Amino acid sequence: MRRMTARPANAHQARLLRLLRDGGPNSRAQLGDQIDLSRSKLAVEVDRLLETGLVVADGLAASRGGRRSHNIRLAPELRFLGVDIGATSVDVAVTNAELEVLGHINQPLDVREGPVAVFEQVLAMAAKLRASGLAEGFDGAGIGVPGPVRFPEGVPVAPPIMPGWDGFPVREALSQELGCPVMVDNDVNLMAMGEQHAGVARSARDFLCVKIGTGIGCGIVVGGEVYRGTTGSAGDIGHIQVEPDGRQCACGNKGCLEAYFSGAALARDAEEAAREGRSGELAALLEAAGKLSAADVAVAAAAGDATALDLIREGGNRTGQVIASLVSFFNPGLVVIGGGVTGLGHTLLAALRTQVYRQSLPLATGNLPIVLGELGPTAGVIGAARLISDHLFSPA
Amino acid sequence: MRRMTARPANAHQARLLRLLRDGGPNSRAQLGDQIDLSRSKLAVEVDRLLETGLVVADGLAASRGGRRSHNIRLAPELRFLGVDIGATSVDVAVTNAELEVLGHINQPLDVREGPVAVFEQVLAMAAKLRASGLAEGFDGAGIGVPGPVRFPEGVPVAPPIMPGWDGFPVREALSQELGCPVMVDNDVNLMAMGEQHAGVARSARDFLCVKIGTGIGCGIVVGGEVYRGTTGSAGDIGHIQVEPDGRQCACGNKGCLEAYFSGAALARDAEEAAREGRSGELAALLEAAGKLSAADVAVAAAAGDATALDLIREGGNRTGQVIASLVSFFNPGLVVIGGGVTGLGHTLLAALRTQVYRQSLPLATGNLPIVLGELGPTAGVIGAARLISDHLFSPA
DNA sequence: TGACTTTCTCCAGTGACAGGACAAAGAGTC
DNA sequence: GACTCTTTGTCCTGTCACTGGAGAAAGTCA
Repeated sequence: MRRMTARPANAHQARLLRLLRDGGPNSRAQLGDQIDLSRSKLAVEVDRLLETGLVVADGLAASRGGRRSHNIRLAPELRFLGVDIGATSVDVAVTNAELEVLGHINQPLDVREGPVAVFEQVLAMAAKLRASGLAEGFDGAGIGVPGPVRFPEGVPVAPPIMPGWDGFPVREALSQELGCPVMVDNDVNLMAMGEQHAGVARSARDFLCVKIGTGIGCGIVVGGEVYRGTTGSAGDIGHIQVEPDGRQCACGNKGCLEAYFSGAALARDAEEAAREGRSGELAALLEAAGKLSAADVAVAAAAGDATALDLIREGGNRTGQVIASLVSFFNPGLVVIGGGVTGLGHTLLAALRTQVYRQSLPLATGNLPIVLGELGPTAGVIGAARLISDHLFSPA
Repeated sequence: MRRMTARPANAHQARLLRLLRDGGPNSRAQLGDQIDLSRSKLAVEVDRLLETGLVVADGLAASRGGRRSHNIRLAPELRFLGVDIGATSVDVAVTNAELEVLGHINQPLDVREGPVAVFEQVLAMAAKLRASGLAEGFDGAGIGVPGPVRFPEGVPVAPPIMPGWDGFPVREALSQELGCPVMVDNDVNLMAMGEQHAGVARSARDFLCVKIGTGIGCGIVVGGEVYRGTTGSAGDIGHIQVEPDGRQCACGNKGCLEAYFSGAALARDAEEAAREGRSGELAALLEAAGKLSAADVAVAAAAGDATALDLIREGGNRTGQVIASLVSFFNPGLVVIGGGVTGLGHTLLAALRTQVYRQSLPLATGNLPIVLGELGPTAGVIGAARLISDHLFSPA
């Protein structure tokens, strides 16, 4: 099957492609309402896009009281691959050009095994999706990795939890393997893009997206665009110090937020509580599985276990304190909470809100929603697909 | 005298005006090298600007081996007024269109007297500058106020240290009084713009500008543009909590950074140390003046007073802790320290650097300069002039 | 059936712009 | 001083992007 070869020839065409991606099929007239172009010029550009095969005209829409319009839509055979590599699992999904998820696989994985082993697994998952008939090939792929990325080159730099990846040319390597354009970004940034595209942050221009998984990170969106910082490490809030001379953190410093709260820290604290006999629920779960995870704490909390609730509340308070600082500094219009730990739900959210609303200035918090992400594990893969589509739907 | 009436008619003209503002007089050929336009089109736009009077051609430049070029420059009679209202003093300056300071006055002032009294004083200072022959009138004015501003309207909102200003239509009122366009912004943002235009941040795209004066604030520059946040309170780091259940702050909360370090806090702590007999230097200064200021602490520290040095170091550590968090979060390319307290110089800077370099991730601090601003009190007024010139040098 | 609406296409006119030819004005060279 | 070369600025023409209007196509509604 022929893959997407053409790229938009100018800014108008790029704009049209994005309108069709975000708004679905549209008539020429409807497109004309959303773009600052005369109908004649618009018709010319649409025709050119039709020639390239990037968009197709399929059928007539119902009349709205006059001549029926032609439906213009992005080529239905276009396929993007979205990959979200976490510390302990990986999500791979196929989307169409409108970024609708057509198929989604999740598998456990240890990112510390290094890029070669991980990509072998990712490629096998992609092949599986292809074999299931969802795609005959990919027109582009977005990859999220759990660490800082030198964005233009698509190369991880000094990632604390995946040391073997430092400097590995992810973009180049995967582009070669997949035979299509690839873009690489931090997983947290992709989650932010996902929630912005199809989740709770749809109308937000300036917002923060706090992802609490194995570690803690924060996606920063300024004026609708992800902000990555000077060296690509913006949003790395897991190693902000919350306790001078506090607990030892894996990064080498002491008192980092992640040493107190994160999926890993919560599991560790829960196991300790279970072993010390402070929680029957947790002890039973530990007995059954041999180890505990953040999800187990959520189960115990849902069953009303006081120790589990305390652990969540305490972690939420610590994290809320940091978020309160960031809210004062950044004055966002929205804070989204996501990641694996969102299973902890409203106990966590309540603790976060209490801290933020109490500590930040009223002007910054007065109209500030703090909400859970609504896409769950698909946020990352949708964000990944959006990343590559933003790239492909730009003037060549 | 006729004031600037024309505005650039299109983006090209705006671009040219900014090139002339930032790069000084230039020939058509030199302008052509900096702008993506053909010589013919460029000549047309320059001619139109000459017609409006916004730029003038005065004399021929020396030959560089061929035909001598005409010097094109911004109209030399253009004048901007830059006003930087602080908590305890105000700076007023006149600049030309290239934002060179032609005259600068500083006077003590109590911002709590309210907008009417303050503007009476500011207008008198502006009149004084005009009377001295530096300007016959103003083509625009930029105003900085020590609190959050709803930027598009130019109205302070809920400013903690200047309660009487809440909702006062600063932009409209001053525009009427001065008879020229006015833009209003937070004083910290103006300092950042000043240092970016003519100071240490000239080549920086993403940087932070921490101003430690009566309070503490932080200017945020993203991609060369000041980021103001959703409600205009971005950068308000003075009320980040650094000590749970700590010292009472004027804002009502406890443990805010400003309760531990700022011009006001430092003066208070110094007086306490003097009264308790912990410092001979400070006691002598208190005896002489009846009260102490941050400048007195700087004097004592310069004389080697251990208590003064301790106060500075302790405050620097607290502030450095907060800056370290912001560096992790924002990953800036540069941190500028400014404001009245910069008189404390390298003792302060050393404490800040220690905290930041110790607490933030190497990737974020590896190549991060932390430096004092180089414009001192003129940063604010230059930033103010730049604010209004950015506005006026935009397509109408 | 006629009036009206909506959508799409076609065409001519306008204006922005590039690029080349050319003029002006200097420096350097023999 | 004549000549060449360089730099700067001006003029002109052709091309292309774009707008706006006329009109055709295809529908609804009374």
